[in-house]
Amino acid sequence: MVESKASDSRSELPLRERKKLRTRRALVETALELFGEKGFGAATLDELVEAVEVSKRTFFRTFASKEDVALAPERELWRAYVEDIGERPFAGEPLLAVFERSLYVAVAGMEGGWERRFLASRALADATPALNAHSLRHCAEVTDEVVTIAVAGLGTGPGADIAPLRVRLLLELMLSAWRGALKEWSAPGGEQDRAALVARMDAAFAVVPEVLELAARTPDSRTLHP
Amino acid sequence: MVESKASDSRSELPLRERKKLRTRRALVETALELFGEKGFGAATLDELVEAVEVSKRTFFRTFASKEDVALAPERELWRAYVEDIGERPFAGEPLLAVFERSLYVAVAGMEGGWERRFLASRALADATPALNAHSLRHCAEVTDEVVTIAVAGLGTGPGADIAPLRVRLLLELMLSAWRGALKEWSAPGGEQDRAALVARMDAAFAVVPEVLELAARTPDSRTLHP
DNA sequence: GTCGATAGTGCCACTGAGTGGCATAAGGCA
DNA sequence: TGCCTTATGCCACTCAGTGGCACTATCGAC
Repeated sequence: MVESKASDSRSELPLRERKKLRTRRALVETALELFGEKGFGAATLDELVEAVEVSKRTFFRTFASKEDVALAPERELWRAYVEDIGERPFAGEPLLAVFERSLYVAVAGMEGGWERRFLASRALADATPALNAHSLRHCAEVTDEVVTIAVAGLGTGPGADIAPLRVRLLLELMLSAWRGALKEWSAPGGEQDRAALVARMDAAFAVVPEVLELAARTPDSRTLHP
Repeated sequence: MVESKASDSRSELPLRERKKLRTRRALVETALELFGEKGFGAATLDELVEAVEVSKRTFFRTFASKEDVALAPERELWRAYVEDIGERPFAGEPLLAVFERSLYVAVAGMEGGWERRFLASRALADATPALNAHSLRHCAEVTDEVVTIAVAGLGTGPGADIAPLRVRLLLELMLSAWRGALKEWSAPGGEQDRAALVARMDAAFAVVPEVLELAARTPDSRTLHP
């Protein structure tokens, strides 16, 4: 439906679509600002729609919930991630590398200024349980999608015998590392541009193989429970 | 405040506390039934409190939200999990084994009939995005807690050099496996008693060390991004 | 047992998120 | 220009969640 290849968002679209997009962006921008000032819970949607000069009804036609608008930058990223995963062949490359690379690609493909909005969004999510919950849920949905794609993609090549659970564990391990990277990136006190985020990803992903070795040396757990 | 060692819940407590506990249980039981019949979204709190014959105000003094009552069995489990982790020494045993064992202990320690409620709760969470979100958030909070405890516990023994990120990744890896086990256990078509759950856990945890093989051949990811 | 102190509970009014319906305005297209 | 489609605005409504206050039941002391 909406064909966005990461940079045509502002170019030749029908006027209607451009208007919708402009409203959408204004809502995100204003929401992040407003929520950042007053707190997610304290700020009301009425204030937001008043500031952007749209009706509440229009807001809910653009976003599914109050949480949704605050997490828009994150959804953007995962949308690009899934898109890239779908285009990438799985054969001949270790699965973990594929998962990681698509995330680098997605981050690199975000339009200018994205990191500023994303940072604001992350700060809100860290401070607001309800936002954190929505963020985790969305990530879990993306995980399901990616696992499906990966299993299908592996089906045609070598290593097709890999159980879905293993694929899932590997992906979720990478996502844990990603969240760790995010946590450090969004914490105050360091650089918070996109290059710094990539550097944090490098560091976090480097830990993953070490963890796997740690896990592999563990004796079979089946002998452990009472 | 509420000291529950997994079986003294119904014994010698002041009358006031017992009454509160009775109301609490009635709310959970009725809620799971009601939500199961009508769906979480369609059922209203007014119906619930009417059925249990308490005021809505009292409901919110017992549970923080509508989601909370539906996920009560899960919270119970994680409460026991954290408790057990806190009492267990970390030295001399692989970290992954500690994490896994405490989960076995927690599951084994749940009172009779817990698995039935838990199953109902899981079914609801699978069918209801809002519940899934709350479930994931709670699990994430528990994760933070456990990482803190583990890092502190490791501080006094050998292996104190394990970075918090590694501890977190290992724990989340196990939790991924746990969720995989849950998914299969709660899916219709198999046994759904507690022994079957433990068996699913055995199988899922056994996969964890194997995941290493999938990633072992991975070249260092730092060389991969553009 | 009675009597204050101290809870927990019920009731009521209120805010704010989210939805459905319908009239209206604004693109798109001949 | 005029018609058709689609987004928007407005209104009324449901329901989750909160604050305040009166009420009642428990607990401890006498």
